[in-house]
Amino acid sequence: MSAARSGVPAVPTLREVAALAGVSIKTVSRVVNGTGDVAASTASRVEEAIATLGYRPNPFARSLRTGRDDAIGLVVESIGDPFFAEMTEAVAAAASEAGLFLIHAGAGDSAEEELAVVRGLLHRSVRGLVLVPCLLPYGEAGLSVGIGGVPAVFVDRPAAGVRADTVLIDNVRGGYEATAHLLAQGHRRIAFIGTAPERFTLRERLVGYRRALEDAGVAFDPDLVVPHHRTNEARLLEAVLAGEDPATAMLAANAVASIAVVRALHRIGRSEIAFVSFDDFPTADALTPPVTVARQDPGLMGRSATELLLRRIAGEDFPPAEILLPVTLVPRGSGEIAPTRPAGLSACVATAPSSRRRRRGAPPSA
Amino acid sequence: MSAARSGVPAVPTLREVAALAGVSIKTVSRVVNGTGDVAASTASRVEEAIATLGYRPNPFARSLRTGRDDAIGLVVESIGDPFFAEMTEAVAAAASEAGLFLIHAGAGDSAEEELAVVRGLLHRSVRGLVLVPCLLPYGEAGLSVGIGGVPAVFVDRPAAGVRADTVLIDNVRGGYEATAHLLAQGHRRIAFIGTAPERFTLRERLVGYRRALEDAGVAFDPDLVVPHHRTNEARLLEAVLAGEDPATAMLAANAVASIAVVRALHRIGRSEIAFVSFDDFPTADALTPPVTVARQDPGLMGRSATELLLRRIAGEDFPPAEILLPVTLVPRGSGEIAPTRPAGLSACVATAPSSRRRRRGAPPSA
DNA sequence: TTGTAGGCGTTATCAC
DNA sequence: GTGATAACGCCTACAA
Repeated sequence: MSAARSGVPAVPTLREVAALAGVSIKTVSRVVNGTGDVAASTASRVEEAIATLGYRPNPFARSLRTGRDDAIGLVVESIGDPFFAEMTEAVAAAASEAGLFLIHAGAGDSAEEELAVVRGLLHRSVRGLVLVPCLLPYGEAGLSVGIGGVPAVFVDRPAAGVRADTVLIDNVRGGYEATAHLLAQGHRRIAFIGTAPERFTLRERLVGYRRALEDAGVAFDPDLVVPHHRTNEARLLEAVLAGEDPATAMLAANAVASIAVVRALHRIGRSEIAFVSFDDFPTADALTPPVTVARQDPGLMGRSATELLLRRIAGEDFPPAEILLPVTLVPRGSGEIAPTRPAGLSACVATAPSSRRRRRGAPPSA
Repeated sequence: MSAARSGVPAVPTLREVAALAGVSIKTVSRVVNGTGDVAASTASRVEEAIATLGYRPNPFARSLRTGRDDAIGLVVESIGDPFFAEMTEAVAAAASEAGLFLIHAGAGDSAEEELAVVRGLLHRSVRGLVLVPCLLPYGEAGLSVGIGGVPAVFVDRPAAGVRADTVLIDNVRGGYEATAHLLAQGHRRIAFIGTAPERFTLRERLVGYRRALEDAGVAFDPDLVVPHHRTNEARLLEAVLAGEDPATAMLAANAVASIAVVRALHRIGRSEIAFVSFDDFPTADALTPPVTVARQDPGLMGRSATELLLRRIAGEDFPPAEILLPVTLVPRGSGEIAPTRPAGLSACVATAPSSRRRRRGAPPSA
């Protein structure tokens, strides 16, 4: 380790460039930053010196002086998740195109960790942040991000109490349409399979699900809402498929849950159960039957977020944007299976006191 | 934008801490860095001042002085690829645990871009690099990474001409075992479906495939090796399934190719074709039939690489490590399908002059 | 159009 | 054990 990098020529500084070009440090600085007026002849001489020496400005000296870093920060819950991976790729591409480094961090396992991570990024004077709020209540963290602070865009989930740009997908509408699609096939007993119910996206999708049921005059049955964790995978669907009024269709609230449902259905050999997945996944169209999905576009999400962020960084001023990305229903087969038994009893026991019983068709605005 | 961050208290500096504690800045520096001897009483007074002021060292000033950054760089081909996403997550976790930021960059679309990215990272004085070499011939880039330069670990593919730690998976053995597995079911016509053949991992897997064939006395038929690109997906398997001696089994050389094969087989309804996938993917066990895979562990790869890197960063000196991670064959059904027709003619036309015709069983050491 | 002086917040060198 | 003081490389005044 000791003599490492001994033969490597030391990186040149402004001073050396200036000496070689026969000008002052400041002139070189002007040329490098394109600021102020420099005579064309001087400039070209400086350019030449820069080229021969291979000069590159020292980022730390610059950051120390200017108080900012040519980087943006990205905080994501879990980058291993294919959804966030694709989003991250889009952010990385946009950042690199803008000449900014991307400093990337996981949100950790607690609000404290998440706060520490964001603080760390801010302390490094990143130009902006792309944040997927996870455990941290940003509104109460006193972080000075967003409008009036360090540019920040919240992605996938909103951050209550913070004025900042937000990029979400239309979870309510997606949940509504997926459910309406199954209702249209004649299903009345539709199970909602999801992971942790405390998560924003899931709650919203559940809202859409309930609205669709209500609009169709189908009673909401809490027994049909099944959380999914690693621990209950083995008998995930047991409850909803048992009893005298079993589910005839499934709506899985995200890719992880979908894959669990696919596995479960496959294991028990119930390919006649209708199924819609919220979120597409690689082999969805190669399964038997191919899986109908409500598709979001994580890449678009990342691009939209970074675009907003770059505009903020450039100094543009506009009211907090709230971009709502569409969810597209892609029928592939599994969602177009009709119920095996006639609609059943439950359709008659409609939701009790509800005057607004519009027909499905015009989904509510989320 | 103008009055942004006006109400925010300025970040405290060493000087202010020193003033509050009634000591010199150097003493505070000593306490912060745990360097040199400081009297316990002074130290505690300084600690207190640090706490009340919420002091944190300015990373740029520090980096300017020390010439290094508390960060590692990660260059990956495509972070959207689930394989690299999982790897990245492991690297990110390890980095964060070590108190290092992770600066993340895509390799871009050309050797020049890749070089620029790595240079950029080096210029930022990262402590180390995790690199998935892509288009850049590192050996000829004159980069001073690895032993004797900036600590670097190459992952997934080796970098010719560079002395550095490397973490690979045993592609040859994996290809061998996957092929041998199909041979053991009686298959003699096994197609090898892969993406770009210029890629290291693919070449190696192909080597394993050929060795397995050779050891089984089965002639290698170049017509059974099919590249896969986006453009030929529609009729990916046409050629190998046509003719009078069609393939009865498939080996897909990576997850992307596997998914294409799954789709293709599904589309043409040939579920009786045996199939092994190099690389696992989320729904592999939920397909019909469930897909037998040769599984690698991207998380382990990331962890191993970062562990090596951190040891280098800590100053440990040891000869370049070459870690070869295992590939595990996971039989699930698709790979255990026997050929529908008897082994066929081709088995007789064995590889011409090959004295070493060992039986399959003991795979070659990669 | 160009140059000089000073300081950004740290760490390193030396005295005390 | 502790403290002045000089860098690190750059940018922002201001002066010429």
